[in-house]
Amino acid sequence: MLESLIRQAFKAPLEKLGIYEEDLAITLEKPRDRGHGDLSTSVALMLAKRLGRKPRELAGELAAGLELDRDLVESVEIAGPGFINFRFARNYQIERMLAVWSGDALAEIKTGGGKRINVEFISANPTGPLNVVSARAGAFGMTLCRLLDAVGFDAHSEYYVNDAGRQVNLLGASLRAQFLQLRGRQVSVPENGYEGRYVEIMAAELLEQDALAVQAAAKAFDNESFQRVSAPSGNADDWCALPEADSIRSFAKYALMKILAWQRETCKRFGLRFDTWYFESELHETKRVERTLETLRKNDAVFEAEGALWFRSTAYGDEKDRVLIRADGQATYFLADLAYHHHKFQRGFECAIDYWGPDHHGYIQRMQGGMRALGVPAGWLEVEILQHVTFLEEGRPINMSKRKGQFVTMDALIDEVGADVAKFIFLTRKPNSHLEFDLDLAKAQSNENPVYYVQYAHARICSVLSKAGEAGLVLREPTAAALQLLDHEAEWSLMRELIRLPQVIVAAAQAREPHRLTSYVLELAALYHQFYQQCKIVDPEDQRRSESRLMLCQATRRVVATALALIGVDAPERMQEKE
RNA sequence: GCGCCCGUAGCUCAGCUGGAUAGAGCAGUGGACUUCUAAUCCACAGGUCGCAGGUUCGAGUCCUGCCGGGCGUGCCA
Repeated sequence: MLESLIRQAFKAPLEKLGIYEEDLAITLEKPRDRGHGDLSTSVALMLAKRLGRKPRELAGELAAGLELDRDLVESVEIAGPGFINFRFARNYQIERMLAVWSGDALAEIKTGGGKRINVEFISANPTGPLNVVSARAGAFGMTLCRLLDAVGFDAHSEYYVNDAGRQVNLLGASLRAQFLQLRGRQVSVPENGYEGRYVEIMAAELLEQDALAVQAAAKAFDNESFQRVSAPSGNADDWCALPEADSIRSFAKYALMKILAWQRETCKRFGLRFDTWYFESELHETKRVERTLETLRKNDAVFEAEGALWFRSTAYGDEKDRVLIRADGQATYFLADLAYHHHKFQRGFECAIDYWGPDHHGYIQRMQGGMRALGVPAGWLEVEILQHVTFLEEGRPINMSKRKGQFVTMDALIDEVGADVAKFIFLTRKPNSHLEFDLDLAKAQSNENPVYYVQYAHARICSVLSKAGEAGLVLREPTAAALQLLDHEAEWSLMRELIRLPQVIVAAAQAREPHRLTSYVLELAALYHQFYQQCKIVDPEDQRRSESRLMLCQATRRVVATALALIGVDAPERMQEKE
């Protein structure tokens, strides 16, 4: 890379001044203002004080001592208080663009060495359909996985299913009550039970199903190898005849199966694919919970008090100690979560990234404390908090509560605005800031919708390319000789943006900020639209110029498509008719 | 009370890890289709980056303290 060449070039002049140090950071950045070149460094400013010299003077001396290939760097200038600005030679930019085109530039950034990284997201309780909050997590998690893969890691997407807790039982009891009501019995839904429409739907469905139908449903479900999930034998009326606890368990088992099937189907519709669905019940059955507890004990991180067993999380910066085993002998969710992440670590991941909802941020301290107590290196577990999404309809926020069944489901969101629009809008904001999602705006297929802006750029290119064919022009693979003919500012602005793709991917992956991709592709689309406006691409009168411009179009198309693929959004060849 | 997140144009938000004159979109005003898709483009207007200190050659960005908003703070899940 040119950056490292420039850094190396500083060695000679710095040594001459007797201030060369091995670990001296020579920061190079892309100036905001084009007038300041393509790369800029402030080393002179930083060193000036230490040396007691005037920054500009020092910058001049450093710049004079730089030996750089004119074919790569066109000019070196001193500017402002003492910046040294570099302007790339056109040949260098062309070379980079060809590398992007050929894929070499994307191969260069695969530096992860195939190390496995676990990315856990959504992990919603299996007690109802997925809601829109999960959609935001899905967009981030899946895109981060693709970004990590793009930089050479082996990302592993994972969904944790809390199937062992009290909530699933409560769901079973709620379903049972609804079913019995339909059978004309006077049974009330338990306190804090689930009352959403989806429970009614399940109950109504059970009314019609005999034992064979139940098994058939289970079989269909098992097709996709969820070995831990199966249907209870018999049908709903048989389950009602069982003692209450067993009866509830049967309904719960059935409900779990149904809901997971919905959740999985919804994820699929949203383009989410999970390598692993990890079931909490497995942790208990394989005694991992006990073993994790043993490790904590061995590491002297637990103590007994008030009849319960506690984790000494205050020793790890938490504000108070936390219960692991309640006085009634039950393990807390915290302990199960520790066991789960302990196992994640043991499974050999380089690091683990979790996306959590905003209501869990108070949980980070104790979780990371727990991991350290288990001997996991600090920083191994990274937690990204996704802030709330407020959905607006007719300018008013929609309130959401899962228990009452009043919430916008992820399916409804996909139905109304489409998966692509939803994903893109989620990824226009950074994860830890609140997001206001205007449903009417997203639905309106208008120019206010950023997704169409980008997709339109792609469709426009496709259209131009096909028009070129009709005009008798030939689409050729980009070559340096042809690209050298480009001389319009709009063409070079576009090219400069095109060659940024690899570094944007690297930065987005490293910072765990997938939203940088949407910013990038929006900017790229804007530059293409400007180029289109200012430059006549298909011009039979000037074939050579047309061919060069068509190469730029092809490269832009490829980069837009690559960026959209990372975001998980379709790159259409033509836009659908506007209504 | 304590902890976390947020506060940037009328509205919704970027701001590339501390750089030079703070940027988009929408809304507003005015322009550009006999032309490769006008779902586009151009121009104008819009700012005390919540407030006050501090660190630094340099702060929207880092630190401290206030103010305002959101969330959390269970032997709940």
